[in-house]
Amino acid sequence: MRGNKIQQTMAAKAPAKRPRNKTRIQKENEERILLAALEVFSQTGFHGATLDKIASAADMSKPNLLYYFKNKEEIHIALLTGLLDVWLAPLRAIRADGDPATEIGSYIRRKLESSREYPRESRLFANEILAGAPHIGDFLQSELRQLVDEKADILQSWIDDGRLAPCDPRHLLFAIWSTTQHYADFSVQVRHVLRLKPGDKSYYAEAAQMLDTLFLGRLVAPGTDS
Amino acid sequence: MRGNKIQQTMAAKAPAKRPRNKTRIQKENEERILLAALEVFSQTGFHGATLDKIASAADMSKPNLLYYFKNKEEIHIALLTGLLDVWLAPLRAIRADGDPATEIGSYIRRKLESSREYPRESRLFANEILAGAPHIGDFLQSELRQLVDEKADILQSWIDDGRLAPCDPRHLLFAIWSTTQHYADFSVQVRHVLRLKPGDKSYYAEAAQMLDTLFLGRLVAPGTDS
DNA sequence: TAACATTTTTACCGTTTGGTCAAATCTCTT
DNA sequence: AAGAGATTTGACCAAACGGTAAAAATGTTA
Repeated sequence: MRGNKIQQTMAAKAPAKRPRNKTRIQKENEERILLAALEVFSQTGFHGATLDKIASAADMSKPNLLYYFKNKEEIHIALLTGLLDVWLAPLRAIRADGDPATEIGSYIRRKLESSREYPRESRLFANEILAGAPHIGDFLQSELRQLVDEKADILQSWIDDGRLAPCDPRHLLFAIWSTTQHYADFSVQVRHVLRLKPGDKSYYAEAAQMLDTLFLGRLVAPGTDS
Repeated sequence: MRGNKIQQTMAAKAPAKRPRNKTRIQKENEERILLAALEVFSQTGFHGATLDKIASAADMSKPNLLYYFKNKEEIHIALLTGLLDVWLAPLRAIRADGDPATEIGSYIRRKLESSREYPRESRLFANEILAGAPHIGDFLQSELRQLVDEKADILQSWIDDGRLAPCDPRHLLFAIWSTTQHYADFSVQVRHVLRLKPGDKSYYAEAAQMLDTLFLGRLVAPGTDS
């Protein structure tokens, strides 16, 4: 059923939608809009964002904005889908033939770097998941799940070889995701607890050290348990 | 300047606002409203929630709802402030005279339990922080910060005694918060990756094990580094 | 530069939303 | 049972919001 009508129409009266190359202005403006939308969506979430806010952040009239994206949802989806590859990139880089400590350490560093450099993207993603992933549910159960399956196999092989403590590999990934993303998503809380001014990102160095100790070292001194 | 007019009025014509004991109906309805609001706010965030949705979830007309809370913001604040003690409770329970492994382990279990039993509250909190904590900024830099200071001192004393690896105690707390809350806040993602149906919370057992290994054991086998 | 396509603006529209008001109804006390 | 106070309702409103239509302005190209 899905899409039948459109296919019919396109088959019947050919030209319909020749996807024309993008104009210079078109490319520039779409970029401006997405940048503005990232700012607004990441600050207030999907429902808190208004077309007026996005338009004014893009220094553009609302109808002009809607000339490039047909509605608010489309902007949000365009942003998210553009984001997903960035989100997955650090995970993709994990190599089966590497040393577990090195690979995990690098992964953590990449994710932490991503939090520091792209906090708005991280918050956009967090907002979407918190809302129940209405726009990227498909991604979660296809691309993400498949990649996680793949990498979980690698982690499992390390466990089987005794190079990694027995644990559920997927939950290990959850732990890495949550700890690293926390610094972008909950930065307000982090800064308040650490008495830092807005914009101060100095805590990332300490965070990196903490996560190294946690994931690669040993936190609680041995021999203290009964 | 702030509040002068109100003070004047109250001083001049005494009675104004005698805070009367709450009626049975009043207590019941406020409870119903807060419960409904928790449901709605935690699903859609502050901006996504509408008074109509909350009212209908509370099985009540909108004007009637506004008879008990003067506006949407007040409901949100009431919910959040009611939440903060619950949020802090697990942290409060950390004892200086306990064993580090035991205390940290118990704290993790309490936080995880809290995630499982009160996911809506956790998401409400996460939404608020993500949005920049517009309503609980004060809490973060007073109550929370003070309690964290207190408990960080305990952790630091354990580090000084060599019972805990050298690390920033506050960042250790961040790691515990993020990993445990992740299971409530990002449950959609967790379920998709693990191929679980909505509502299936079976993963909490594995989560507990993972976090024990991570925080109390050692993840990467020793001797594998150069 | 004329013709055409693209881009931008102005004016507008229907709906949703947060919130008000006054009248009606209910509950409790005496 | 009556009166006072508490609660509930229906009717309503202004502002904000997502989005549209069509004309005006601008850019592109032959």
